[in-house]
Amino acid sequence: MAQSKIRNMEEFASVSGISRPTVSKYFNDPDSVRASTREKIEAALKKYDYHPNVFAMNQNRRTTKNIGVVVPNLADPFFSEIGRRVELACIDAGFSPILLSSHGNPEIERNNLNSLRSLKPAGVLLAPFGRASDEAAVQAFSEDIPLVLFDANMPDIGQAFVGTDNFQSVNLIVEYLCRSGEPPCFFEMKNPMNPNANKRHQAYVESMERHGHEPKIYQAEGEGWNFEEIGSTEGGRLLSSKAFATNTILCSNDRLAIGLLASAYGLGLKVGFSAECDLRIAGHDDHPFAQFTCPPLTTIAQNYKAIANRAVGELFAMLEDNSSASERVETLFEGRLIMRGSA
Amino acid sequence: MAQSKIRNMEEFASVSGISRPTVSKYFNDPDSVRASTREKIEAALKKYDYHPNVFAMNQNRRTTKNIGVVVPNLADPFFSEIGRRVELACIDAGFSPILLSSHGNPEIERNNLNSLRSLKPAGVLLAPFGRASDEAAVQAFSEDIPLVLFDANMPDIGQAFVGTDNFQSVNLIVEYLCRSGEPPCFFEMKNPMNPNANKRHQAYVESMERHGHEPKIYQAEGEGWNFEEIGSTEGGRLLSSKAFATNTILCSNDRLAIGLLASAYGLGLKVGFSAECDLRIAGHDDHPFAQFTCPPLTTIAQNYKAIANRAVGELFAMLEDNSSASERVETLFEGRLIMRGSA
DNA sequence: TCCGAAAATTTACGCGTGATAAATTTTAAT
DNA sequence: ATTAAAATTTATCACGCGTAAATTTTCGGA
Repeated sequence: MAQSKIRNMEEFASVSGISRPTVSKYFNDPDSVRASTREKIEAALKKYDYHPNVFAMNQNRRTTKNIGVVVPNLADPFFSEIGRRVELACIDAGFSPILLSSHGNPEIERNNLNSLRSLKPAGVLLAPFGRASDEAAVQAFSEDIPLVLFDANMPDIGQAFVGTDNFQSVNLIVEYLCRSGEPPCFFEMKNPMNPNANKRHQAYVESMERHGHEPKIYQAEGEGWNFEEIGSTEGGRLLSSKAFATNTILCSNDRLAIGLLASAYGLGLKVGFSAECDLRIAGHDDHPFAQFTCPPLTTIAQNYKAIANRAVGELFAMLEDNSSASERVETLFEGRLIMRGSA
Repeated sequence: MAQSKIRNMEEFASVSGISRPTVSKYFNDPDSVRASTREKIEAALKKYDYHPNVFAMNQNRRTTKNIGVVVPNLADPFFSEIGRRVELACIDAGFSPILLSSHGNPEIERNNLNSLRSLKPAGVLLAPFGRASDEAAVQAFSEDIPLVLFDANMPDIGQAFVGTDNFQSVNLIVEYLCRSGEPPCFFEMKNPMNPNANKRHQAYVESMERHGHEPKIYQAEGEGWNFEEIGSTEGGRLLSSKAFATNTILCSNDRLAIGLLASAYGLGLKVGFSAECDLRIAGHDDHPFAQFTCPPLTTIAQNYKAIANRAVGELFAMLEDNSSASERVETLFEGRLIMRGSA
């Protein structure tokens, strides 16, 4: 171990017997220096623990290895899961991801983008609120920094979008529910923040009509992100007043379904697909805990891994091409039907 | 809106009619300049959207406004919840929190600390793995940067620790379970990463003996962070072989309990505290979803808010004193008994 | 009107690195 | 051994801001 601490690259260069610019080159790309030089530097690195000053590095760099990742709410396991996958994909590619949560607040989303701006990220992956997002701010941001949207789309904003094909996925589960029992009614938030909710609503209506059934929609009042709470309270009210027209309820997302399951349990209603059950409940997303509900939740699995990898892939492709002329690409992955006990 | 973009503080100072050093002062503390000057600057801020370059700012600053927050695994709602609270507490105090997840990997924890080092954070809040953490690395880090541990303690490391008093909390729920039915057996991971698990084990044994009952422990094999999965698989095995000696099972944490609830449901066992039920199941932590399980989970609520606020408070107190002579403080908050349907 | 303190400005320098051009050395191929 | 190519060194500027010291302006009160 070294006695005296290394203060800067100059000092480190001298103790390793190499000139500073060469050391600088090494840190930008270890393969850009001769093997013998690399060995000398790495030997010195072991002896003295020197780390280049990130601030000074990024000050002059044209492009950094930072990747910003912004999700609307990390407290939602859906976003923490997909955020995690995106982070890991970035690390694998040799970049430094910085994951920021907007805490359910569009204003914080704008602040997050501003914070990221000064980190000079090579690019940013954003799961926006959608309508609630500050469109002008996001648009302005994407003009300065490569931006890929995922999960929720914003028309014409960003250089790419990656998400799930809600029309395919909702149609899939509607068809399954119709074939296996009563056609489902639809339970959703009245004022959803997320644009996927609107697509799913529309997809449900279209799918029901295509199958020759009348769509029936039930909307939960309530603001914010406590979906389980809202699903439980509002769903419980509908259940106890026997307002649902059918015994099969398709929820706009798994968190609502989890709340609804809880209230059904509280009311003594038996949920499941077998004959003696009172109710079938299905969700959408394959929330990390959906398989541990009672009964386990029948749902649509979003392809987390594919979405995360493709989003990162689109961003990196853009960084390499840097042909700003390339067209905006929208990629939609299909959802998979996960048949469990609840429907 | 401005035509020409402002490139740096120099340009912004000239368009706002103020000298650069004064503008610099303003950004460090808006109240440190004359009101008329402040108004001029803020008027210019609205017209041109200028943000000081964070890297250049932090390069020369003695102390930044950055606070690093590191949790072992953001995919665990417990940590995402407490991480969220810590972030908000930092924001309220006018600091910029940066939340990093170690993704269940002690090596990533070490990398996270190294990354933070170069961000020159004013301080760092760390929820370590505990034994699995790289003790030497954490110790070395805390010698350079003010460090407060929370959730999991590491003896003599960091300038403070804030967490829950597992002995109080476990004793509380053991006593409740004993008074309201059969004394509980204890279900835990065989090789837990988290030191709290060991404390809870010990606390359970002591509490049972104090109440004159024989402690009975059941351990689940399995590695990693899929606690629900492990609780479901291993717990299901024990349930179906009728291995549990009592009808009351206290789980080391809520995630195990959620898994166990799922497997009990699958086996057709009725969980709850009423006479006709087969099983009582209780957890620990008041996991965000514990109130939506079926039946809702009886558990111990950790005081998330108090822990987060105190941890942040300890750090800030340290930053202001900077009397390095101050003693290491350990703060333990009491857990509250949350009686729900499961036990 | 003048005075003095507070606030603002000017001047000057430093932080630790990236980037580049020109000069020099080393390497690898002939 | 010769030579061209590659790598390294040397030297210098740039980045955007913090900070300190010296100087000037502002403003309220006597």
